[in-house]
Amino acid sequence: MHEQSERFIERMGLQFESDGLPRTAGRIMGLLLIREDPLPLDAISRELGVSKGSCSMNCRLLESGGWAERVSFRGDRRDFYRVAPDLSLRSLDAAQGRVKAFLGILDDALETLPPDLDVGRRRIREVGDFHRFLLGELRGVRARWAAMEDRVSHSHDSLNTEMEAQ
Amino acid sequence: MHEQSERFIERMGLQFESDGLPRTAGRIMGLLLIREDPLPLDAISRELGVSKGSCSMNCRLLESGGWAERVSFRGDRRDFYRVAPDLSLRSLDAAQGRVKAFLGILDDALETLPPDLDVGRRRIREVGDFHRFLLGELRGVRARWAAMEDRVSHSHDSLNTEMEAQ
DNA sequence: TCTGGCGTTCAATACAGATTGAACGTTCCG
DNA sequence: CGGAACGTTCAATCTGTATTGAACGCCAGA
Repeated sequence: MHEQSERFIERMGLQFESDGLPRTAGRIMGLLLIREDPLPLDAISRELGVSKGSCSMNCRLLESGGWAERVSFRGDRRDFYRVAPDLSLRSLDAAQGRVKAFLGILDDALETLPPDLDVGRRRIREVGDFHRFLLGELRGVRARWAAMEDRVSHSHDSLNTEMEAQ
Repeated sequence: MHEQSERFIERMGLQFESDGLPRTAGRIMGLLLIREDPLPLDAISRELGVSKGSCSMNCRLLESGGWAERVSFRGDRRDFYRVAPDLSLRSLDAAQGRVKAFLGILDDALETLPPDLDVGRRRIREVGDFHRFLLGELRGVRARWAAMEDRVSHSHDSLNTEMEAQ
């Protein structure tokens, strides 16, 4: 493997780690981004020098988080993984989910915290106002990106949709 | 301390942890949000049952990350901490910073990766396009929130600006 | 019904990161 | 000059989490 590829893969690992995700998951994403075809589990394991078990765990994590997709090819019993085709929209959805979760904490606090903590409650309400604003903005961002992607995919077809995976 | 307060503080800790930050830092943020006045380090340590050293570390982390502010009062040698007054804008700036960092990785990869990885390079370019779009959107979000905050702070003064901290 | 290849699971292990508690430097006051 | 009250630092320790490697179940084909 090229030194440049390893560098990119390693940086993806660190990027994921700084977001609180396993470094190996980030490395796998880096590998999947670079490689042209979907990769089977054992190839990922071999190329990254990571045990099969860890690859299995991290690939399933990537799949459940919407980062990667599991695909199969007829005549081959193995599981292949590739980058999720709608990765960008997925990450926007995930961001919305995180904001919603935080809003849940704040709203619950406003309901349950005693009234004598009036300053604290007002502060929490302000933080909530911002995150409600943020949630609306995220919806707008999502819609705009979806519209742009739509327009582009009419002129030249997207990368993943032309692959024959079953 | 009320059970409801502890619940909120603990949830803030978990929220921070899911973002890859120390749980104690989140707990401190929860405490600072609830309490009316800025808190000295030893009060934080006592109320959270966390050692002074850990509080010192985490408070400085919060300060350097723009979450909290260190303030002092004349006649008192202690350091006090409170929630940063421009917390929302700060978090938007931090988000922009993270996107920029990731864009740096992607652009570097495009420069250094060999040309024969054309599919991978194209995929990386697509991810980069999305994040450049995201960066522009974030600027818009920031501007709109700043405008809203401005309009509001004209009618009734903000919380922190009326405190006499030196 | 076997055999081999595949993904998953799980207990043991390794490791990174947070916490502790004591030691230290500083500053302020008696 | 002490001495007390701070915040900081740092090595030792603890703890949660990721990784490993072997065992397992499953399925397809011989």
